[in-house]
Amino acid sequence: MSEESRPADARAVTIYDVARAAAVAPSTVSRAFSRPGRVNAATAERIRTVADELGYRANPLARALSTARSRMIALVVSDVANPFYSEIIRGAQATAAQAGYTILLADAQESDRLERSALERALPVVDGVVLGGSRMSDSAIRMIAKQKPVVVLNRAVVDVPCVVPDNAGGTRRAVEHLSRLGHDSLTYVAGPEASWADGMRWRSLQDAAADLQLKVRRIGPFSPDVPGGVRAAEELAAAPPTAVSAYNDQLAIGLIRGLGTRGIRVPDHVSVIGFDNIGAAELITPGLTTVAAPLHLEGATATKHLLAMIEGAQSRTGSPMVLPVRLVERGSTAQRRRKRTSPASGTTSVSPSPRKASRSTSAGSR
Amino acid sequence: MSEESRPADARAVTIYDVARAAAVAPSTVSRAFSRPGRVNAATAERIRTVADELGYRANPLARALSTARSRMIALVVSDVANPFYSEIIRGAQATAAQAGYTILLADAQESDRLERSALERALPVVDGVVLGGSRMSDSAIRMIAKQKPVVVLNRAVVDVPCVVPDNAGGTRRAVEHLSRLGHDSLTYVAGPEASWADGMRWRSLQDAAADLQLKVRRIGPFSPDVPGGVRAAEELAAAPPTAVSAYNDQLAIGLIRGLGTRGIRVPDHVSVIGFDNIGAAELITPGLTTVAAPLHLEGATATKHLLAMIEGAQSRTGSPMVLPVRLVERGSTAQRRRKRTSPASGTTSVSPSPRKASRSTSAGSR
DNA sequence: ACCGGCCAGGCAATCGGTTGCCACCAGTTG
DNA sequence: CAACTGGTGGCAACCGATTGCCTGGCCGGT
Repeated sequence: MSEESRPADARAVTIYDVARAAAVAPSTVSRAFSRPGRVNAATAERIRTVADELGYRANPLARALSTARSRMIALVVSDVANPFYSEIIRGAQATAAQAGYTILLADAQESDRLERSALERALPVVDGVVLGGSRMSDSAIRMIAKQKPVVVLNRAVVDVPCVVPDNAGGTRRAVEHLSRLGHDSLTYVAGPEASWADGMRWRSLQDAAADLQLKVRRIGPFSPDVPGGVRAAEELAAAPPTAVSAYNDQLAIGLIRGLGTRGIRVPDHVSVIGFDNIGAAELITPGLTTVAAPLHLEGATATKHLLAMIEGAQSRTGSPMVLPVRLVERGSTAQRRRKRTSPASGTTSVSPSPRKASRSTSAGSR
Repeated sequence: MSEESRPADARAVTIYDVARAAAVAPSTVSRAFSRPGRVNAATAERIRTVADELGYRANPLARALSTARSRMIALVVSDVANPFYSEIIRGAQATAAQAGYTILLADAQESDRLERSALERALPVVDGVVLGGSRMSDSAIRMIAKQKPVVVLNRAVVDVPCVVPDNAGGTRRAVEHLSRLGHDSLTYVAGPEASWADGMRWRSLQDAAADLQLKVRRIGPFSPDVPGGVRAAEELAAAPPTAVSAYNDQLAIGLIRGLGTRGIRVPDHVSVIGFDNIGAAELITPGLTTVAAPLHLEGATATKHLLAMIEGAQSRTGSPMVLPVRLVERGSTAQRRRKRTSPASGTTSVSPSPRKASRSTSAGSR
């Protein structure tokens, strides 16, 4: 083929090439692009024309080196494949792209160690960091926040700007919904023990339940994924409650499936409510009633604030930014069946006793 | 607070700082890290100690500037939130991280224009590109492949290294499966017209069907997502086939839901088979029988080859690398119901179920 | 005719590493 | 004893863009 088709050696066009072609100094070329008005309009136009012909693109790395601004931000998530992050990533990405920033995605693969190493690799390159679902300690996060602007998602860290969904409001709405449906008790299926969101939701749930005079119980912790929900179902199967509120949607989905394989049907026997409203929530059968967190907005908001900080705004490190949530009612919650109060009724459907010692486990699982 | 807690001004430690502290030249510091053996072992050790104390981290941007290697690769996907990409991203990310590369994720947001602009932004910064599900033309892709190493995923582009799942084999396995279940005809629900994979799958399906003497029909194109499947269900509802093979899982899932709302049950009335095996395939009810593409492996393989190319390997631009697939049997396919062959009975047998299908569901849902 | 000011452009230092080349110092070798 | 060699380390020129500072020319004001 032709000479120029070699991918290997073709060095990129630089301002020096443009400068030579346009018979000006490199600095003038630079200014023609980054300092509108600083160079004569006619000259600037000529430079721009020449640059176009040569196919000049500024090298962001070189620029970053001298300006100490790479126009890249890191987005750290605990697991890229987790659908919970899908909309967050999308929101962040869209906001960043619009501002001319590029996102560097770091996947922690659910490991503290990997999270740190990914972050370490990314940190020197980026202008700031959005930490989604970090496993690191508060103090480690604060340490990083000293070096570069940081916004934390779904978690509150003192002295660091945070963006969180309205956990309390959402949980309350979930409890109210259940209460309206006639339930007078519910079980909270907890997520990871260390999770800030889990703590928030559990406390809010207790408060809301107290106000509405519901009895609450709590099982867990479980890993916040579908298998975790299946395990929760095992624990619950022995003495299923009439209503359960799960830490998040994946847990809820696993729960529904796990209960289903034991002959306990949702919502007929037990109402299940999730949190987050991930995409799969409306795909499963029954559709999952859940508290919809504004995931896209979370990603966008975190990014917007990060960019503002990068541009020099104060960190407004007061209290976390709380984003509104709403309840999405689908098929996994229903009016409480009064007849379930009569004990032996569900022999065929409810009683499929698993091989496991059911009673003792459920009581003493802590 | 204390002096050093200011995030704004603290400049990073450089080799010059280390050099001064260790009383050597900057070049020696550089070599101590990047040229093992080039400097005296004792000196190197001293430098490393000093560097540790000072908290020195090499600045990747500066390194990239002089070596023309950023150790970053771009991964372009048409939509980050599409679950199809989840495992691909994960695979790519894991492979890249292991090799010390960082992934720059570019989201095309399902737009040709955005894809190009994202790519343009990323291209000068990265050492290579993995193009997942690109919307760009073959020639545009080849153009990019001239500038930087490129690996294309899920699509074959002449003169560019590609990684694809075994579309032909997978489709054949799907048809065989359907045939074994007694189906003697099937409908292909097509994806995007421009899609290379769609063309492949449709052609392979025709071949396989011919070999096994099944009649085939094709409807579409549909957008390859859940709503697309719902629309396909509308088209199909009038005269539902006994078996359908969908372009991908999302289409299949939408189809199942769409048929369901019309009282047509899967797999009782029609068997549905998907392609890809995304996470949701086993979450829905019934579980989706599908051809499992090795998504994680695809991402990993593409990345591995890209890295090899970056390290200087030949592009092996012969024919695409084909990755093996397997059939995952779940609940959405079943033995064909003979009674559906009786002609006029259609009216009752197709539309029999009211919205709730208590009895029969439990029978078939296993 | 002189001066101050502004405009447009060039020079050169700088960002933080990398690397080709040279210098110096031992320790060998002829 | 001179020449050679291998091992270390320093010097300085890059990589590509940005930017502070300077200069030369032109303008208007006095």
